[in-house]
Amino acid sequence: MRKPCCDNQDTNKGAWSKKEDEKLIHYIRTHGEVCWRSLPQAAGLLRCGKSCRLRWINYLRPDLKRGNFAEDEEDLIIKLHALLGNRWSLIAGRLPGRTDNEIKNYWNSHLRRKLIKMGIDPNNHQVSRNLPPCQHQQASSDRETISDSKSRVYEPCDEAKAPPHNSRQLSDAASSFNDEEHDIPDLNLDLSVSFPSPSLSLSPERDMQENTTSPTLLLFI
DNA sequence: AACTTGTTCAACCGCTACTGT
DNA sequence: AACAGTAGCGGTTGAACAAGT
Repeated sequence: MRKPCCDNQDTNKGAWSKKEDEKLIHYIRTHGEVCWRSLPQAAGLLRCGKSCRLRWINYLRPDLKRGNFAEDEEDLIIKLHALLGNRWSLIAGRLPGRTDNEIKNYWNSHLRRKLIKMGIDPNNHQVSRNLPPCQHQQASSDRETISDSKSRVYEPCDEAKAPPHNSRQLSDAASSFNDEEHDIPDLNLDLSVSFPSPSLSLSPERDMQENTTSPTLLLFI
């Protein structure tokens, strides 16, 4: 059994103080994002490396947008979630300035509920069968608002069809593409499949290593 | 004003993947 | 090939705040 990364009793936990933030920012500005494990000591922080990394990535990074999500960002998250499931880091990769944590939180607190309200099951992005017919109609018309006016082509990627190499990595949402009847194409995603491109692959190394028959997903957004 | 309930989001935890030896 | 250390990911928690009663 491996020891936890920060079993030190002197290690701070909980909310970061302004002073800690400043130390972390200053250190990373001068040294870059180097070895998180040794960073806290080098920067004079009583934190574990993991905590420093999270704080930097989710909060302190200068390229973070923060603030409310734009409608097109919401749209994109919903579409990407329909395709990828809870693979937040991949989704975040398509939204500049947004972090996986932020997107995950936003999904759980806003978008999930929004879809439910629209009569769409947020787990598989299908119109809920429990809804009365009138609400089905409402749901499908509401769904129009999810897709924008651009014409888009959607093809579920092989990665989503294939069984996940790791149960954690592909949620039931993405794997629901196996279902015979699914409504995802109605989302009208502008997604197409192509062979790997270093700049656009969602997870180039992993995809190439683990599923050589699977084309890497390309998103034209 | 005081209390309860609901919501948000930063941070933590446990796990897997990756990389070096 | 096997192991150990590190990085990164996604689920969960809990404090802070807002809204409702």
